[in-house]
Amino acid sequence: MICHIDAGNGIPIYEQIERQVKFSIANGSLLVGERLPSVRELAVQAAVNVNTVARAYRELQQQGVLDSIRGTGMSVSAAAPDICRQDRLQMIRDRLRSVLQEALQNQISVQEVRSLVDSEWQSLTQQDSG
Amino acid sequence: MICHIDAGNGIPIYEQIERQVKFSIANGSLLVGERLPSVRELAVQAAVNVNTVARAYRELQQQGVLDSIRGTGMSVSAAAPDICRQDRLQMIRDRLRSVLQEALQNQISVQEVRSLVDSEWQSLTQQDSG
Amino acid sequence: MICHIDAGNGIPIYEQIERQVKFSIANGSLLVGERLPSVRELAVQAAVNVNTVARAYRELQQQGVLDSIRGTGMSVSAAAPDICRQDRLQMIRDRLRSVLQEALQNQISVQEVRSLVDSEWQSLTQQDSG
Amino acid sequence: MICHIDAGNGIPIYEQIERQVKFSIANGSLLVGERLPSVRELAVQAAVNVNTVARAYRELQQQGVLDSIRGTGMSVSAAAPDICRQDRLQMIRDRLRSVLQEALQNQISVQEVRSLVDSEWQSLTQQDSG
DNA sequence: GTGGTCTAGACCACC
DNA sequence: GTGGTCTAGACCACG
Repeated sequence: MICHIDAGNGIPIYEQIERQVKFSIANGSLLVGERLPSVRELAVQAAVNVNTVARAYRELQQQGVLDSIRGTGMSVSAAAPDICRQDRLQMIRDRLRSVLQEALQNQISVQEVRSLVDSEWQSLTQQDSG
Repeated sequence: MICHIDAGNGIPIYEQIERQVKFSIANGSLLVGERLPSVRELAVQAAVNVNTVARAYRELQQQGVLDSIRGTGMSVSAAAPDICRQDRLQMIRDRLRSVLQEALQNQISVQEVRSLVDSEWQSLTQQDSG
Repeated sequence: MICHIDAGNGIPIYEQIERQVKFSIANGSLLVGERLPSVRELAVQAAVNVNTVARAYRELQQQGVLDSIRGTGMSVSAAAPDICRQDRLQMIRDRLRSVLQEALQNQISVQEVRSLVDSEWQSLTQQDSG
Repeated sequence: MICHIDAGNGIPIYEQIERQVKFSIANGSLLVGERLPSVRELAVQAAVNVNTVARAYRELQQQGVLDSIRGTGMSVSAAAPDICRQDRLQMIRDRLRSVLQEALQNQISVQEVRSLVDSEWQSLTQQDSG
């Protein structure tokens, strides 16, 4: 579990951590039962505040993604892979819906949106960064 | 210029005002040179504080969308339509790009994205709501 | 006396009127004893508010540049030419001093200022506008 | 970063703060990445309201001079030195141009302007005050 | 602790 | 009447 944080991109750091944990679970980098780095470890590795990591872990636990092992740390729950896979689709669907809503309000046609999607997708896959 | 404010949707009030002004300019409801409601008027109409409206107007002025005529009020600048039309496209393009980036990270194919776009677009246009 | 007003350049309209009256007196377009247009006339001609012209006239009278003729209007005072000629120099001297002060604070050398003066002067005299 | 505010000199307080921050960046007193005093600190030090400092910081951020790091504070952006140095030159150039324009309108020769510059510069450097 | 938003109410210059 | 500035004090999200 390596975490890449970009402070100053508008997305709260605790949320960036949450996403990356979920992403790792969804794609199988983190397996059910596997232990996560301690809040202190991850805080040092990602150069963020301990409280921030703790908040991310806490919210993941509330969502049923992580189990807290008494006095030992957090581990990936049995339900996590399902949750995370559903989650990533839902998140994308929601954000997409909100963008489309705005496009609709601005009288942009579905054709224009489609071509925007294609052109942006190309520019993203060509540089292949992130 | 009627302004509908939804306090509590997370978007700052002054930004909601900015968007609605820009939107009205982009679609021709507000013409170049036309006067906007005074800060006091709009504050009453939208049930928000005068300073909040003033901030929205000030930022629009800084962006070159509004001219402030001393003692007279605010009016739509000559460059406003261009700025606003570019603005709305750019905003949508940026948000779309960010969604696509996330889709890419989650190994979702462009076909899946396309079908998501189409299905969400349909559901939005059918209910036709705001 | 034709007055050209540029609302929206930051300089108060009443002050623009004052300057143009003084300028006309200093260069002899307005002679001692000559009557000025009525506030209403000038307001119409310059497309500004009557109160604004009235304020300009009032301040010019307070400065001794204009005499108010009972119920008839304003006329150029005997002392006006002297006042206006001194005034224009003083005004320029003051503004120049303030610019130089800022240049000094920003550690700009007198040589740089001199070359700025020359280059700006050239660009102003070439187009010869204003 | 010590801020000296002169309330009542006509220049808005938030603008005085902006200028002093930019000035400090331009002359190297504030380095790229360096943290600025918190809005509350600076408000106390300069004896002004927190909101006033916040406005200055916000506008500097909008200009790309400051980065706002969530929950951490404001810091000097990478582009700041360039922006600030260009800024100070442009501001002086603009004001100088406006003075020269007025001089031109008043039929003052470039020689007179030059000698004014020199004499005023001398009087400013001799007293060497702020 | 940090900045960000909002309200309420005051005072100002300008038209 | 108009916008512009400032203060005071509250609440919020983030670290």
